[in-house]
Amino acid sequence: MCRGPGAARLILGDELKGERETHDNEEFETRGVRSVTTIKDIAKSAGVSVSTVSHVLNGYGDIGQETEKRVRAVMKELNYHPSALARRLVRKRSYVLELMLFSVEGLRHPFFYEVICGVTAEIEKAGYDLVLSVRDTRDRRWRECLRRCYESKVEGLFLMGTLPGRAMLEEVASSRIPTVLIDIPFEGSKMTYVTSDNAGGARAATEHLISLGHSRIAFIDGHAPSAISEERALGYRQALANHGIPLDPGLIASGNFTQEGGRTAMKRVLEASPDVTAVFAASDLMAIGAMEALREAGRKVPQDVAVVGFDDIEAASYVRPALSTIKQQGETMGRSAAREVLKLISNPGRQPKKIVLPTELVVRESCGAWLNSSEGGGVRAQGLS
Amino acid sequence: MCRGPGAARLILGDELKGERETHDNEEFETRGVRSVTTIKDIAKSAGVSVSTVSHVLNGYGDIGQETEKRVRAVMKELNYHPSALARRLVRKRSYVLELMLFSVEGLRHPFFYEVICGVTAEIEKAGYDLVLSVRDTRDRRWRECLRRCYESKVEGLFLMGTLPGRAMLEEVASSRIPTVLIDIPFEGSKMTYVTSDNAGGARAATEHLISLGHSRIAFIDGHAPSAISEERALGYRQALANHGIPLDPGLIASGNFTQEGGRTAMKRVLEASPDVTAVFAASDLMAIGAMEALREAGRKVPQDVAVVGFDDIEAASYVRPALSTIKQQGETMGRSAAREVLKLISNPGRQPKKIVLPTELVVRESCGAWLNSSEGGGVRAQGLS
DNA sequence: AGAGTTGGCTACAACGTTGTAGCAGGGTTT
DNA sequence: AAACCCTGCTACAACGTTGTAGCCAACTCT
Repeated sequence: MCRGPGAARLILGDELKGERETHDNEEFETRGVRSVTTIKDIAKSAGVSVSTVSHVLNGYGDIGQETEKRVRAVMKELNYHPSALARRLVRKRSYVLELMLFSVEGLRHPFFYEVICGVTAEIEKAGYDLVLSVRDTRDRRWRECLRRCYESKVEGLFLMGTLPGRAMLEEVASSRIPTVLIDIPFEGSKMTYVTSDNAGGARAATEHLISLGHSRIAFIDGHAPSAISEERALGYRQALANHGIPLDPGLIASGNFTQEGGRTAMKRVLEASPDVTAVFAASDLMAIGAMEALREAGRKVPQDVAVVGFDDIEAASYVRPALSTIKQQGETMGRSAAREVLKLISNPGRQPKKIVLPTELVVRESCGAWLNSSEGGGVRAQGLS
Repeated sequence: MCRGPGAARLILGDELKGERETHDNEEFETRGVRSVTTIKDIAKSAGVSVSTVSHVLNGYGDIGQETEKRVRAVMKELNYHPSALARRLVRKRSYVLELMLFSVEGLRHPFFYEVICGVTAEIEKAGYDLVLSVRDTRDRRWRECLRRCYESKVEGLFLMGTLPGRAMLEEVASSRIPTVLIDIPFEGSKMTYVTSDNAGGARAATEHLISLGHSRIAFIDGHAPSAISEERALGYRQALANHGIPLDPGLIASGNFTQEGGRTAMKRVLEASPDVTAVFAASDLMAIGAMEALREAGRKVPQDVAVVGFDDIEAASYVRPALSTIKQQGETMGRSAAREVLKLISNPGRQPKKIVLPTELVVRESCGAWLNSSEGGGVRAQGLS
């Protein structure tokens, strides 16, 4: 019996009670969207053709001064705004980019926020809209998201967070939508990624400790299979090697990227190597845990043991002593990612280019740099990568 | 000489070098957007009319089984995805909501992130897209943003952060776009707001301290002209009044919502009222500052002085002792805001309803609740409001 | 057998733009 | 005076859908 969705349409009671402010109700309203002035209304009202209005709108420069002035006046008077929808349809471009953020519970890292700011800043200049989609990593329905991208003819994609799996990455790659992954190493024919120089950052952190006179430097690792973990470990080893300091397995422990893990890792290191004078942790959370363990063990930070973390989470600056750390340039990453996507869009032949950005060493209190120098915490130095 | 923008179109060199993966290149590409299969292709390929395909797509239920199967097969085979753009144009609905976030440098509060998660979760269910726009509060070009909203025929709006000014609020109100402000008290004919029960939260915090036996409870205020500040102060006074505890101006100081401000405010209170045994700060940042001041003054938290904050910033759980605080239910706020906007859209006659959500008391270590009970930090109790 | 009903399909006019092609008419060149 | 070129405008066919109206055949009633 159902002859189309029209049959199911609800007639909604229009109870217009409570009009505290009597607005001029010249606008006719349909469900949801106001019936709005179109280019035709302008044309009729100005006594010209639709084409003429369009040409004024798009600056063809072939309309007489008088006419243009009249058309513009009418547009203003009728409060006309050209429909992006119609324009996009006829131009066969959606002017929409999508950012999909896959997060796991508890991961509310300001880094994401910074990346988003960078992305929006850059693409707005180019006239694109950013649609945002946030999903839980464990949510199985990521295909649903992609379907929406296809239907919206999304022109470019940003993927960020902890993706639901490799299958998704491959599906996106085969979709041929220009894509830039944020801090997820994967490449395809229209797909590349931006990342921080993790090894370089770790090297800078370790070398900073070395430059402060330390040689018994512990390393608190993340967890083995993670690429990020490995790169940061590599940087640590490189720094030691560069300065002829032997690698001591008794100074290395895994903290599994958690605060509690950092604490127990530090305890193990203290037991195995009581002569430790500095710690580089592969994440701030672990560094904070390590500081707790040090305090419990009666070691003063930074006087007895210097600590440097990685990430620059919000807490790093509130913890006492404030944590020196390696900061990823979130906004810059967002901007770079956006620029790369825009290039990929405007130049379909382009070979996607992977981008590695330098990190920044943020010197606060926990590394004890201020014990030697005259100034307090908060000084920033560009990490050499 | 310029006969339209077509004349200015660039011919981009299509250097297709470096095809590491030889994809099947059956798709013809134009600038930016791939030429994609349309409903016509499906119709032709399946030997039916465009209408038939459309009817299959929209489940009119008036298409024969055999035909439907064939059409669906062709759709799958040609990897067809109906154009949302065209659909939206003909349906006169954009299915787009916009969230504008105005932030000032440094305000990277996880609260925003939670709200966004709530909003996206709720509107995706309803088939809407969320376009996100982040701007600096000091950026004068907010009219530009609104123009984009008009052109995109945005159906609903969320405003969050520190708005550039009242003028904007009024402009949005007169635009008649259904709007929900996040934690910004302002109402209009199609506009309302969601907020937390600041007074109730402050009351819960203060009463929690009272229930732990305190009566010399300091209050560290934000800054006077702020509505949030006032509400939280009100809650503090209510709690005291409810329990017959006299209000002592010597226990109140303003911390200007900063960490440093919290520290100096605490110092002033310690001087004026050395017998203070508990502190409620109107923000976590100030609470953290207050804890520093207490430590410097040789007072132990929570043994000598109990501390409760407000906001539940990320740092609250990393600081030691971990900070007990009042948490705004960001995700719930986002969800509520979204639901209200959706209602406003589907029922144009609706009177916008302001929403006040209860806050949550998060008991950690700084208030000393665990000194009395058997369990440690991290317990959550629903704030009574 | 004629009238009515139903199932399964299609034609067509929107929706609000854009951009190309073209057309007057006035001017300037040969 | 014929040939051209500008300037200022308009007609029209797209763009990819939707939803209504309607059509034809095949049934089911009387």
